[in-house]
Amino acid sequence: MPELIRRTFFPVQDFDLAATLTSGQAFRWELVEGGWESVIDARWVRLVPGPAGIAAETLGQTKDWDWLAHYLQAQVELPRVLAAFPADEPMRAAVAACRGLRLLRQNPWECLASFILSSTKQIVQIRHIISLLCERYGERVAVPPGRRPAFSFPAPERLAACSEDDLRACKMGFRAPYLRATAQRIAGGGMNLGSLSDLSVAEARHDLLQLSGVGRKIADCVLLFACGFQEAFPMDVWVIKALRQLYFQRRPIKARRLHQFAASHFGPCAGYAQQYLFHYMRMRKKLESKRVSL
DNA sequence: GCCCAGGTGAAGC
DNA sequence: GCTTCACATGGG
Repeated sequence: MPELIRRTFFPVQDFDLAATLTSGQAFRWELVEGGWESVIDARWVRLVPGPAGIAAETLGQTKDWDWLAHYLQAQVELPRVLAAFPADEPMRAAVAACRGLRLLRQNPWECLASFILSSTKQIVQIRHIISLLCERYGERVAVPPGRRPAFSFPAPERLAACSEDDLRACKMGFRAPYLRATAQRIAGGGMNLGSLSDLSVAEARHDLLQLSGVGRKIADCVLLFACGFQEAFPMDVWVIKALRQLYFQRRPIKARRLHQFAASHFGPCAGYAQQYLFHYMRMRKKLESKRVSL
């Protein structure tokens, strides 16, 4: 028997779904006929942006929508976040370019595994790898009639049971042993990802750094995108470029100094500021290449 | 062909 | 301590 479609509406202001879902924090959203579709935990979801908020659809028996409100962080008042940013010209420009960009609160395991697969990969490639991984090792989830099949993100236990070659077949290359080792550690109970948010940010980061394939940058992604630590500041090649160009007159600065600068300059919502800088730099690059080709 | 991509771990000074 | 390098794979 086909399951019923259930609908709700989130009356959120200042929420740019397209910017949020394509800004390199989540990798499984697809634009389908004007709506954004993905799988959150074991549920198929469709989100449609409108002038007054976000319309949402899912399938089956869901008693409430707390899980989706939590994922979207619908209660966050964006103006309060933006007001916490430093009042400098680079941040003003980034906010102007990315209005409505938000941070999600994702499942820690999916976030951790996804970012282990992200190193020296373009976002389009990360999406491809994760898509293969879910098709092959995720669980099938119910979708409305006529939709393409959808899959959950594979559990740590499932990936722990894969061989390195199984994982390499998903095009992840040298990242396969890292993902496998971390899946085995999590599946074996060696770390409880769900309780990281109960720790201090320093303790949680220390724990994440014990995992194979996880360094400072990927740890900070998990802290920010899945554990709710808004002071975490993932420093990748784009953000390093942004800080050098916008704050250090393009001079070469060591990573250590950039971390010190970020920690002291961007305030309690530093992670949010980081996401604005990241998305701003990528949008600028996209505009430039478009201009050149015209 | 060449350089680069939301880096990390290990080896070399 | 720090710097350098290998590591797969695909886009531009």
